[in-house]
Amino acid sequence: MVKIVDKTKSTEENILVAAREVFMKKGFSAARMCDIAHEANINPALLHYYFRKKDKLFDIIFKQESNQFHANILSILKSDLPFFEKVRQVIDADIKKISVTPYIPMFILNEMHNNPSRNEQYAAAIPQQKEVFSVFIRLVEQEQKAGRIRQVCPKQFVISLFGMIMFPFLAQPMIQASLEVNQLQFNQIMEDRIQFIYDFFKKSLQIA
Amino acid sequence: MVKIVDKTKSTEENILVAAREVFMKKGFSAARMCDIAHEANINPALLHYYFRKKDKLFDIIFKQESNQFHANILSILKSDLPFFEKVRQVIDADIKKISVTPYIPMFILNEMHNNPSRNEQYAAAIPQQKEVFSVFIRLVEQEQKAGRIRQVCPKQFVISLFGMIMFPFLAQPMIQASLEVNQLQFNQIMEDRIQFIYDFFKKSLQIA
DNA sequence: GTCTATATATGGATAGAC
DNA sequence: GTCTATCCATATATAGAC
Repeated sequence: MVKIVDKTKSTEENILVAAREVFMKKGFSAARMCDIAHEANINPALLHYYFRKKDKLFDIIFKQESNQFHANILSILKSDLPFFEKVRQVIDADIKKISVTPYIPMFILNEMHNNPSRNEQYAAAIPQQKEVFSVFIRLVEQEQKAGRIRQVCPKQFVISLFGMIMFPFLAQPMIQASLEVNQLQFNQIMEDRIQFIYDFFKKSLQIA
Repeated sequence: MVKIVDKTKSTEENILVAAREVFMKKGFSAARMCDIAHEANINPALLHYYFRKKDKLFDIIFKQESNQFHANILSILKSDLPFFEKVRQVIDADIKKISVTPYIPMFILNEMHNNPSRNEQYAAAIPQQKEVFSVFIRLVEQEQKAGRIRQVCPKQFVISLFGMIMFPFLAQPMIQASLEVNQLQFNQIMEDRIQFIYDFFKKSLQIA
């Protein structure tokens, strides 16, 4: 692991950066406080001085990540762009954003799976997700009423769009192994994928 | 957790069933040997009598699951059905299979992410995956040459198909929360989804 | 605020009786 | 093969000096 310590920043900030790194790569259970301390280049005891427990530190990271995960999606959806332009921008923004920190989708979904006991924290992440889904579904319904796109189940549409965007990142190790592509080639695939998804949806939704 | 002990079966078999359950729900690191013992309704020490270490037990489960994960996909792809009938059957078989044990996709992908150190085990799962991908890609190319489907990147096609199938299971907790649907309704969505995905691909791939 | 030393808790593994 | 008791390693957490 590459140390990403910034001497100009506070210890607290360095810890948070390191914790994000370690938690995202390993998940809560496999992440070690020592790893975080090492990554942040500080004494392990300091973790407890700044953040009382591992759980507390994790909660902060999880909340941060899940909160901003679809932050700008909503602003795109609520703009007054035409429907397919919104779709295009959502695809573009999401893929470009996740490409920078490809662990986020797996991190969030995995933790939601594995630890029902920490579900209160996850609850905080839900309202935004819920809004993204409902706004998107309403948009689809509008387009269908206006006769501009084919009649498909709006729920399936939204699930599919986010699936098309997020799945490759979730399955990245398997995809790289199966297609025998390195990191660079994978990045290229994801860049190409922006256009691919857009075309795919446009073609599939057009009126017969 | 519901105990799934079968008195007629051997202790060893009961352990394997319990281990599968626990590992799939929690992943390697969060899974506890005690949980497995409890689930199998046996003494924790017996786990070590039958399987020396946690790692060994995990490897067996992982291999089993990943091996049979796409077992029948290949037989469908290699049959002499028309292309879109193959696609339909793959979607149908995959979704029905995963619905029975919805944790498998997350289990496999998550472990491939989180533990590069256990990568030798994963290597065993790759050849089949690789074959599924390459066979599928070849099929797409054939169809394109024959002018029966639109020119799209075959790699993107295969990634998309498996993404459409698997993503909902990976994101199930988030989807259920966002759409406010219970387990039953989620199952219904997945059943409807078989037809949805088929239509979606057929529509999207047809020649303009 | 940061360190060393150490306590405490957890969970994986073993020894040995039955 | 199965149990009880226990060991040991690991990791989190705290106490207290500086």
